Amino acid sequence: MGFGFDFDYHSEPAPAASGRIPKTLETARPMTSERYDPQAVEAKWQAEWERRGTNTFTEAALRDARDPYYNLMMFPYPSAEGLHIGNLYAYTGADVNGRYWRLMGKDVFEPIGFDAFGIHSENYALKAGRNPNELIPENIANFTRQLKRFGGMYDWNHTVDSTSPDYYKWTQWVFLKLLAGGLVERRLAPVNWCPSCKTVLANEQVVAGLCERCDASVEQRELPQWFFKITDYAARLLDNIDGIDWSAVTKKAQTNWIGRSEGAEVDFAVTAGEEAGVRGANANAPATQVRIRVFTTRPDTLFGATYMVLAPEHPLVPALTTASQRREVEAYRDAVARQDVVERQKADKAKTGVFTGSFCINPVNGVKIPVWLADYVLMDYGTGAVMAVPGHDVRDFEFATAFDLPIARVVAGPGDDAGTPLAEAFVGDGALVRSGQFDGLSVADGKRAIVESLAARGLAKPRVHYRLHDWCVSRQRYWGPPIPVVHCQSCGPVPVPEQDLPVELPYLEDFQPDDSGVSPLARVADWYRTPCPKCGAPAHRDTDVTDNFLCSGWYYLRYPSTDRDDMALDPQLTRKWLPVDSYIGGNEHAVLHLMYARFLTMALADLQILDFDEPFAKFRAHGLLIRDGRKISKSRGNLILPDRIVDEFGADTVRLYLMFLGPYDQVADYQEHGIRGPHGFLSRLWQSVAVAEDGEPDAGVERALHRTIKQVSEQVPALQFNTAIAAMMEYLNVVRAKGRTANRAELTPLVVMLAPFAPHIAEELYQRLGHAGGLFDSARWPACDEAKTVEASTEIAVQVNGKVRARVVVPAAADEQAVIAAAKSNDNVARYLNGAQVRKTIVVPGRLVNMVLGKQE
RNA sequence: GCCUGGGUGGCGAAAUCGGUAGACGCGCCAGACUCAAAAUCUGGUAUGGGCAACCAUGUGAGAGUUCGAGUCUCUCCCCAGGCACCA
Repeated sequence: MGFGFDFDYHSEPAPAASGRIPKTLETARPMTSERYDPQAVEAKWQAEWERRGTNTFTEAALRDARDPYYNLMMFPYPSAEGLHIGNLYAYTGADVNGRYWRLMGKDVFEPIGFDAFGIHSENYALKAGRNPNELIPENIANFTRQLKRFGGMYDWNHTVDSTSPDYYKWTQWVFLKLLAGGLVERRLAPVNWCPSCKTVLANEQVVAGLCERCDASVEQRELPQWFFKITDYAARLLDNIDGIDWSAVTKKAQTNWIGRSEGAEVDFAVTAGEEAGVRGANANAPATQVRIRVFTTRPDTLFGATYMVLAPEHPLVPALTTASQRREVEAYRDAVARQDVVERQKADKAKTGVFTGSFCINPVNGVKIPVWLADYVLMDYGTGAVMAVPGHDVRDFEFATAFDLPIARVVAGPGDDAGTPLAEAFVGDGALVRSGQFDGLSVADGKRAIVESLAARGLAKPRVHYRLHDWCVSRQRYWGPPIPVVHCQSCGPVPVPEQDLPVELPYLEDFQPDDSGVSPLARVADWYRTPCPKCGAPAHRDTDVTDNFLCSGWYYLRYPSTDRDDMALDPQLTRKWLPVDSYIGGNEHAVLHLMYARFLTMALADLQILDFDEPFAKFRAHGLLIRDGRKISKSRGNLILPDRIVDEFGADTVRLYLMFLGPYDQVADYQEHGIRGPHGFLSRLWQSVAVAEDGEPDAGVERALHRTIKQVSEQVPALQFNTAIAAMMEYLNVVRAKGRTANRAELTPLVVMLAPFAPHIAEELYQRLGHAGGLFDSARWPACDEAKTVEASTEIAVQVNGKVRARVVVPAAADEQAVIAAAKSNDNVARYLNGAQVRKTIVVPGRLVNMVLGKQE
């Protein structure tokens, strides 16, 4: 899947970097013999951290941690191009958070890994003419080098590679646990088939009828597939959202995706043997035992149901179709079946449909209504049948207009009555009309009353439906974990016993998918054929691999347990470290990855494997990084190569710059010339430290320091990095004001607060300021002394009639009268007050005085 | 169409509860240093007027509430992202 990933592969080689690269920056003419050399500082401290084990846990340390903080970021898809600047943006923010909590005294576990299976990798390998078995390890090596160079606080002792048998063994184990728990089923189902990728796609991977990978039109095919029954968890996935600390946007996206609709199912009895599509014929035909069940969110409009519509695939259609309508109905069903998903899902296309020849009885009023088919009714939602209320539903109105079906008003909006004509569907609130005993009720009351009355006759019941669909995990491809199931003629599908895991992915020279509908794995005879684990008879393996979202759906559970090769999840470590304290990633994964991860955690909790059911206590989405107002991508030629900018400026400057761009949770515009700001800041800080003296902090500087500590301490854990950095810059400006020489006590807290953003230079400066032991090993986040933030005097604005006319400085402790007196004594203010009467005076302490004058003519 | 965000100088952006709009940084202008340039340092920089003190205007548009609105209310426009025939 490729977390935080943004390349597209359908593009030409990267153009040469654009012309606006700043010339190599010389550092300041040294005021001391040594100037800031980022490359030397960074190499030194990366080696030092590794030597000391500063960022890594031993297994024992993981077990013994006193104050665990699990700081997670979405693991990357290791592309051949290397780390994307968007990855760095995401990871730096997450790393700043981790380093901050470490300085706050937490035991911070910050692992990283690689999400390297999947169609994405496979397609790239196919295009590049490489075998993923060789390509991926190269990519991972390159990513590892880049990530280390960027100075993230990663625990390289606890990393995962989803393509390693050590990992996917346990991915298969998760599959088997869910299978044993009854949460997986194999069924023949219409699936989205991408004719270009030659594979089945999950509903989520079909974007507006197109394959999300290659934009080909998706077709329908019937194949036996493995499904995870995520819909069983729809209600819980929805209800739990209230209790988790996630970005509001992400919660909303999940809520919409689950798509809860409250309504009722209502049964309509079919009338006996109609012949010929003469509408309204044989009005006295008796009801039969056959009933059509519909789902509606508007039972209040039942009296306005003037016809019924079934999905073309509805199983009752053959039985309902009368002889004279048969040809027309079959032609319509064929046409719909041939239609690709793009066509079918176009919301704005004209309504089509056909009459079955049958009628059914509206249970509220006994009126006989015709039964139609139309492709705007979907078989996989609700009951696949709807009662059509053209007066109060936009789609039904369109359909009724197109086919000249009756339209009735049963809700009167404000100013309407039962007779007000309908020029379009009225979907607003109002009072029920032409609804018999229910006339006059509001929409909400009408819903309740009508369902109750029908329920009493056994014809309706309240019901909730969800838009969420089951998760199809089968992929007819090569590059993924094989599904650990053996198919036996007599025993059927048999799970591979746990002790036989992993089912290794065989090395395939030619892994090109074909259009046989089965995976290339079927071509490996000695892998394909295997005895049935149950009866020993000759059998064969399932040739599909699992969806990459399964690999990424549980990796965060594995990190603490990577030292265990005998079990997926060490119970003690899992209890200690999970759920994740902080998860930071792109909101493009708001729906798929995060939903699947939540589902898997819930399922494993129900299977007694986990004792919590939400994996991420806190999730924050970072914004998208763009450049010059456009998305960064290879095809647009506005790629930023991390290696180049790190060579040029050093990791610290780039980190600081990325975090300074703008609010971390919003779209950020990368404009490379701006990098001079953070670079200059670090250089000036370096100089200040180089010449710093001992001594007591100046009172004014100390006040500025404590105000800065206060602000930065609030903003860093809130991920408000840009303003936190601005505050530190402002403080350094105070320290350096007018050629002033700083003293060490003024600089040490600044260096510590800067450390999460620019860890290497911070370590170096901390040492140069005379502190032993290493910043991240021994320093603590500075504490703010509120008393020291108080100013002796403040500048307040003086307004006359709400317009600022002067600014006056008053003692901070001045009372209202003193402030007003000071305000009035200002010459400019006096000009406005001259002769006029002050009608009202408003004093906002520490801010302003507003004097409102009497009316002037 | 619906749901989220967002719209503030030349640019990236700041602005607790409604209380000095534009912090911080880039860029630009001027000066210092330099033979010169780069780098660095100092000062200036919303727009219009004025030598200046100041004055007027100004947070997508329009109205409203208020002593006071970037912030609250209403109507509307635009941009980005997500969902989209879900009954």
